[in-house]
Amino acid sequence: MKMAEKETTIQDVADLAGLSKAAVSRYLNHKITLPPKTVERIEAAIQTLGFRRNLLAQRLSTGRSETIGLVVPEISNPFYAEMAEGAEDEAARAGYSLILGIGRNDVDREIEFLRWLDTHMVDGLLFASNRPDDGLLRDQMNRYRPVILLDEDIPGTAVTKIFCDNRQGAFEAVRHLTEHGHRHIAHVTGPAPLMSVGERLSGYRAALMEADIRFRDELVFHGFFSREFGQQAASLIQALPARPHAIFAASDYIAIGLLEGLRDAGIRVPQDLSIVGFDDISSADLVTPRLTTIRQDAEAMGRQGVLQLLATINDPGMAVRQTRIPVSLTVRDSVIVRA
Amino acid sequence: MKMAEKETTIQDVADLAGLSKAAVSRYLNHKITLPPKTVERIEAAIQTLGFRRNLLAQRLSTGRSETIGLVVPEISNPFYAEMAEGAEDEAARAGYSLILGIGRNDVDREIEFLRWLDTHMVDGLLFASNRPDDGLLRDQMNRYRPVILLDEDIPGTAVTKIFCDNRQGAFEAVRHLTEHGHRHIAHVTGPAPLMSVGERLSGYRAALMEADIRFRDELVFHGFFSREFGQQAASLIQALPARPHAIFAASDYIAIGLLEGLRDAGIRVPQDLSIVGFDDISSADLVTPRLTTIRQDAEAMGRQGVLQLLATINDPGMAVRQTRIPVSLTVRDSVIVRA
DNA sequence: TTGAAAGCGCTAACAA
DNA sequence: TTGTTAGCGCTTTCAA
Repeated sequence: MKMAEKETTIQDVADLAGLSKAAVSRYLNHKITLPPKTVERIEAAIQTLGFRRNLLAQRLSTGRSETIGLVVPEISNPFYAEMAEGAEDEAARAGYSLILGIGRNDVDREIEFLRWLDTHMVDGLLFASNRPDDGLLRDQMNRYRPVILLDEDIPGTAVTKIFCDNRQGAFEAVRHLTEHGHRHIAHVTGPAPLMSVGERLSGYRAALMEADIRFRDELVFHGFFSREFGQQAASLIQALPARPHAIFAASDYIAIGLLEGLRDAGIRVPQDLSIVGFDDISSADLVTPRLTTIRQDAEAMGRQGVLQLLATINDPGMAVRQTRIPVSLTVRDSVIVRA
Repeated sequence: MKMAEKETTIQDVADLAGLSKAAVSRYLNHKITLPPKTVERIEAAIQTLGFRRNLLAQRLSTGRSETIGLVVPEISNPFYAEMAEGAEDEAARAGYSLILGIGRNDVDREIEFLRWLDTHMVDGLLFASNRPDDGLLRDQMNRYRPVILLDEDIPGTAVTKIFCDNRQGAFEAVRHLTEHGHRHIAHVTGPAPLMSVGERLSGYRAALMEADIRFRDELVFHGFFSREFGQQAASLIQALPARPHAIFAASDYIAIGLLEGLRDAGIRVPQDLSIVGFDDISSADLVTPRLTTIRQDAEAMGRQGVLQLLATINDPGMAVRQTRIPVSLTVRDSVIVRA
């Protein structure tokens, strides 16, 4: 039992307006059209009392928190920050608030966020993870709803998913390279088990095939989606018997690391070697040379996620589906025509 | 009235354990030490029923949402993203959830977030704004509590505030420049009304004075904390009768814009002109040359904010205070000794 | 220590 | 259209 100084309640408003609290409640929820005079009386009462409805009570009564959760691995990664930006705006527009969960690549934490659903902390969850899953997260996730997966798949989960068009993006990236005369094209990418990695690899192969270039396994380097791995990969690239004409990096972080590693090795980009990245994070046009990359619309992903999540909340029977957010090539300075 | 399929309630647990729900509630809240046998019975009941307490009910009952709000102008700005990262972690540690509000430099939105407090959507608010205020936000803010101001002041508000040590940071930045032989030092900064701008200007002047350099008003350029303004400022700098030896930029965004503008004008950094920035955003060591800058610990600011906010929530009578987060110079490549 | 019961402030079924 | 009233699932007072 609470014991703070009494705040004004809907009952006070009702009393002052000479109505029942049910009437006031209905008015507040737009469930009724009242005669103008009554509306005035209610509004006046609300004004004079400075009334604001207690959400805690409303939520218990309706069984809805009108809150959704957004789970991301980290928020200091601009990709997820943009996603959050889109999600927050769309949620606010719908009168929902957004609670932020940062997974930090920790399964236990991620599972903890899933639990938000059964304490009614949230009505639904937008979930982005970029860790290869060993099945633990999958099993838990299948017990909760509604959950919408963003950006990266958790294989074996039966939920609505929103990804970018990885294959098409990779295809365009590599075609951009082949169109500029590059034929010896390496691919530096993330952990092999990730769906995005597989799809981008597939787009890479398709573009090679289109240009009649043989796919060579030894030109594909798997690691992490990080700057550090990009730097390491620069060494691996140099160790190759023949220096590639170009590199398709599966993330801008990798591309930026590559840029640094290659510079340290005295290899000039794009004069000696062209690079295309993936994501178009905000730093992509800050580095030298400015990075040509595949733009992912993370904000749109966040928005779409909220929209579809709200739809599922309002109609729990809704069928699960999969959406692809289109990507586009952003041409900057890291690719030139091969002499 | 809710009509979903009944979920298991604390009453079900109590029934199964052969106790009253009061006892179970007390046990759950660690308000009692029960005989081991009783504990076992309760735990067993919870297990078999898969019970999880309904937070909505708990919140109404206690009158607390156990949620805090974090309001930032934008989250895609890495500075605020880091702040959010620190805040989320510290909040989670205390069992609080964090709801995100993005102000987008819109007073109405910001005031809307303040209202979260009187609907009990949150128990307290962490507030970061970087807009010069005309008094509107100030007046509203003084009506709400608990609110903690982060990073930038809203003059005239009587709330707990956490800022970085702007003056000291600026002082160290400029001293770094004077120590490298630069004497003709421009200062490109944000809107004059902002506290941070005033404090950094004061640190700039102090460092000049220490080096026996006369302060000259025409070397100070006010604009926005943006890359665009940095680019414009590059032109203003060139239009100066004598090119300065160095520039102290009051934000990394400005510094990066400056870098671009100067490069376009054929002025080399640091050979022709040295630059020090402020903030140490993640892009600062991605640009060429890597930016020497004053590191602000946004994550610590977020953590401190949560800690002090929780303290205020738990003791509303607590006196308002002001904290400074220390800053430090991060030396990279944008400053060299003046020949 | 334990339980009965009264709220917390709303919403919504039902009746008028 | 409007009001009466019974919950929503907890916490906490109060009495046993």
